[in-house]
Amino acid sequence: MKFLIIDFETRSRVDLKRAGTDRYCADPSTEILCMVATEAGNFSSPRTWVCNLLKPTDDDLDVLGDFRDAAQYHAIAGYLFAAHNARFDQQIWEYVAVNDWGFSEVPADSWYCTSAQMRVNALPANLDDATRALNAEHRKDHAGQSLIRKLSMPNEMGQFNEDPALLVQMAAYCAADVAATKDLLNNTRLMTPTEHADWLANERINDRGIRIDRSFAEAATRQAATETAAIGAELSSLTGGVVTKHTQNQRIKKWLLARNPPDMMVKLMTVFKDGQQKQSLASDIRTQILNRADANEIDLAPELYNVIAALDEGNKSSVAKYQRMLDRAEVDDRVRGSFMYAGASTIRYTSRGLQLHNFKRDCLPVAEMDTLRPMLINGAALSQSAVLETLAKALRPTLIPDDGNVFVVADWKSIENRALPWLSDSEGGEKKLDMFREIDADPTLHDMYARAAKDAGTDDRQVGKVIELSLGFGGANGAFSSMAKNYGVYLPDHQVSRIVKAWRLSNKWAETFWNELEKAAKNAMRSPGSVHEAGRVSYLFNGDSLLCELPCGQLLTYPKARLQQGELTALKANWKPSPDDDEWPRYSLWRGLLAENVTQATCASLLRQVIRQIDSVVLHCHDEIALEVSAVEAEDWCALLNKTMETAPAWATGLPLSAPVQIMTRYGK
DNA sequence: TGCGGCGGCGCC
DNA sequence: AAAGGGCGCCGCCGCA
Repeated sequence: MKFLIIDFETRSRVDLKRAGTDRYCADPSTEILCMVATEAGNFSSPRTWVCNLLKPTDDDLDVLGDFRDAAQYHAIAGYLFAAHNARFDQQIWEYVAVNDWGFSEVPADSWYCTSAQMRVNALPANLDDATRALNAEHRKDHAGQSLIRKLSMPNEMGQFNEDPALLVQMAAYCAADVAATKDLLNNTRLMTPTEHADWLANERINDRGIRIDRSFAEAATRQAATETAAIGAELSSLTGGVVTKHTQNQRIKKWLLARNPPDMMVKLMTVFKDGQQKQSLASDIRTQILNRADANEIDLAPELYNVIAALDEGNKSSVAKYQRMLDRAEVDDRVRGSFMYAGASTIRYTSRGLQLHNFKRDCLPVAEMDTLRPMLINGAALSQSAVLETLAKALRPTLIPDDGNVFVVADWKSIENRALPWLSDSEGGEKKLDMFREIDADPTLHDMYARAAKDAGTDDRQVGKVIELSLGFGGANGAFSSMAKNYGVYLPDHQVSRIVKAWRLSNKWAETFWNELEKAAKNAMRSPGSVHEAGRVSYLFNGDSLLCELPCGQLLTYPKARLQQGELTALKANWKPSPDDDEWPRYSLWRGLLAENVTQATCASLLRQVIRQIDSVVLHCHDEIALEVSAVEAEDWCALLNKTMETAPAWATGLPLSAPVQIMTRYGK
């Protein structure tokens, strides 16, 4: 393999963090300060180029000319262009380097991201953290941050600092980054061709972006500001000016607790975190307090009640997302670059910037949006009491297709509840799958949650849902109760115990599989280099990392794995070390976690498989895929999406899949 | 002034 | 022995 590693340092009038990579790179004010490139991989005598492009000397221009020729050769030869967060450098190349500096075009498929390489290795995504976690020879230079603050953004007067000495330092910093990137590229597993294809497919989704209803988002932002100010004013008057915003959590708790609240309320507020007793006013706690006060079970002074109610109203929103949309939307109203391939160590996608993976699910139907929209845009005062909640419910429908297009949306039904028994490759698991086969064949039958509820001796489908969502991965009473509160289910302890016992008894295959996974993983640690199977997955310890191979061939990595006193641990990429830690944080790989990891990872593989095949995806969320297609072709796309999602790939034969499709004119649930 | 911790929110 | 875990963003608050 041959790589050309590239790193640009740039400056711009656009705020990178606020506007995101795509808007930043496309902006005409964005310029290159310097560039460093180096050859890596199979070169007999690798070359390195360093040039300052803000005020280039003749030497800089010579280096630049030489680099352009080399880059053109690399592109034609089909070598890979690698960068850490390649989306950034790729776009600087396309938007700035090609136009300003005469660089040749590089085919999109030739780009390769070393940050994505870190992530498929379950290592920290960012350069600094990755080099620290690996104890790499070259570390990211911390002076860089201060240089960026000085050189890359204008001061309050709108002027850029062009101090030649600082620019020289910047080029050195850039070269250090490239050296660090090279270490990472060389010392961890490269992306496989499939992983690289998955990364490329993800970048195509990022290029497509998703359109927002800009006028609505603007109006919603204004209305939310008015409403939050009103709640703040109310809190201020209730608390005599101590609390001025609903977000001032500490002040609110302190104020409430200083006013002799009823014991019952304090008891409800008490939570344990990391072995410490604390008070919380999280939403489920507020709901319980307010409900009991309504039912006269707690004698709550009116001003306390009103403070909690105001807090509840204010917190019911994620309306900051409207501003986020506006910050990141480009001139065509599309937000780009929101998805990250393998953002999670299970090779699941994550979403960032405009976080599309946590839009409130409970949302307004299109008809209500059509009523609300003109009112909001015309500035009419909304008469409804829960304005912020209404705005939060309008978040999903603010994502819209282009004129003449529709969304075609499908989601896999109970995909994790199917993948787990399938992976166990067991008789009991097969029986569980038979239940899904029956349900898929005859939709008039009860769904699985209703069945699980019935098995637990109740008619409450919500209880069934909590059972199936909480108990599959080794969780017991705590897991059940924690999930239960998300669904408004509150059961006494003895009932929870009974439900957990009953579920484990009638799903013995599950506990057997958890134990098999743990045994296989630990045995793999005890005999490096040998493969140990559990159900349809297998583990191997390569002396550094514990690897898990999924049925599709995808590897999961548990870096720096250790087995000490019977406890299996590994490096945890997305935990940050404390300043006094001399080692990267680690976590324990218990049986439930191993089961969850292989299940989520297998489901993520199914998702990627579909995404590789269909090139009109604009949104996805673990078990859900949305295409944006021409309205006149919608039915054809529905059929295609349904067929693609319900056809198990060759490696997943025997896994029953069901994925109903719908057409949407705004995004919904 | 910037940064990180923390509590909180939302989803699968 | 028991253990929800997987994410990212917002805003406050205290510290340097």
